[in-house]
Amino acid sequence: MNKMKKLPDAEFDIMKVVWANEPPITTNMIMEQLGKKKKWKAPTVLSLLLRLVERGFVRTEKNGKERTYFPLIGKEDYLKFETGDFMERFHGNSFASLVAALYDGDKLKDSDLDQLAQWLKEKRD
Amino acid sequence: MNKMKKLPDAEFDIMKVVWANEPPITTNMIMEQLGKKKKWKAPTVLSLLLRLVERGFVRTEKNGKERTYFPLIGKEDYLKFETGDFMERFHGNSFASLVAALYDGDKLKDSDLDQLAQWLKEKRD
DNA sequence: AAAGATTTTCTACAATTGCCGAAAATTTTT
DNA sequence: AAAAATTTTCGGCAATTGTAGAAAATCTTT
Repeated sequence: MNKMKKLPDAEFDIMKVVWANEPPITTNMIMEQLGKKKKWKAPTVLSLLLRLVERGFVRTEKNGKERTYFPLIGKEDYLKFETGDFMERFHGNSFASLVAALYDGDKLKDSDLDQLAQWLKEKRD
Repeated sequence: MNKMKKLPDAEFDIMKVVWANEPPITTNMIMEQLGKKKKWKAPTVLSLLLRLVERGFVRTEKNGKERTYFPLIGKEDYLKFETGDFMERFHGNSFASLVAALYDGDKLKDSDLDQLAQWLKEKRD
């Protein structure tokens, strides 16, 4: 498993759609689910997909005039990677630091805290 | 409070040193603490600092041939921002998703759990 | 088979980022 | 005050990223 690299924002946005749908993924699906929100033109999406192919995140097949795509990297794996990177880079791998920042930013609801406490208690045995 | 933007990696590395020291920060401190590890030349560090000034992350003063810097944005504020952004972008603001990714990636050490329990207890008052 | 519609390819370009050489400014040493 | 050393300024360049126009390919409709 060679070193994974962080995706540029736009490419990650594409991957989110790729992951959210049952492959094969068509460009059209992506245009539907993203193009309108992002106001991307078709060649933009195609070009991003091409880059994702080069990066090894998806593979592609051509059927007729259309092209379809299949993810090669799983969402969980990528999230694990990004999350690890983030933890190291911004919180020096301290979970406490992360939680504090979330709490300060009101990103943690009380229900989250309760869940966390619960989860913690379970882990401790 | 106008919208904060994510810092490029190299600039964030500089900020970490800025935050880790008592201002005023000298270029030399940064060279000492980063330059050797990153193998950056002096003009590189200066150029990054300049960009941080333009971004409003630090201000600078000139004394003689030397230049000193003072942070304008606090580490906590920036971390809060980055963490919120991260949560939304990669975990759809789901704390459970975050914890799952961390746990999966073995990023949660026992010591983290201890600290976390401590933090949680303090929040209870 | 021509015309029309759709999708892809190719090419490109501006902005951003990482990085630094060479020259200038200023201080320190001789 | 020259020479040496240090630090900054200026300019710049290559790689990456965001984005698409124009042209080509291919499918669909008439």
